[in-house]
Amino acid sequence: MNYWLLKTEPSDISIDDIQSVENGYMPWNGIRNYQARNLIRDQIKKNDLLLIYHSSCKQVGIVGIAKVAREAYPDPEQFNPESRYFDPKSSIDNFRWFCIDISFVEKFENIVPLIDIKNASSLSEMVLVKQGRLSVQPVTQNEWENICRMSKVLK
DNA sequence: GCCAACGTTGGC
DNA sequence: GCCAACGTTGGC
Repeated sequence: MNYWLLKTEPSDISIDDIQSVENGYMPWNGIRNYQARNLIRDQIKKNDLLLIYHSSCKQVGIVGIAKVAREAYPDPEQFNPESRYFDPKSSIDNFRWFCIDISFVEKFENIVPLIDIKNASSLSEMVLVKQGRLSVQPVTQNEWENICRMSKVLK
């Protein structure tokens, strides 16, 4: 089993939205970056664990855990002209983009702020720190354990 | 295939 | 709102 990090803008989808979704899973679509696409298509497997990261908001950082409920399948939004994720260059028999389904696992009692991650020497190799703009990223087991530990430190 | 122009992400 | 970093587009 592997670990990953997913970025989301909480004004769009937050950890609370993931927690309260009705049928127990939600599609994670709108990934429109080839590096991220290749990860979800080729490497992300059912039951892999996901750190959920809130970006572009007041408190940026890691807020909880989700898991993969369904492996990569064609993102239906790319075919929908009404969608913000519509891709006019995609057709049913020649498409580009994939999505996965995720389900809620846990909301951290304390957010793990980006600044703390940047300041933690054990996390200096995290993709989150080294490469700014990637919405789906691999996380090592060691990084995973450190993040989970940091989430339990009382503020 | 190069690369300039442009667009997007995302922290601050 | 600024701007650095990076991805994409398109002319040549």
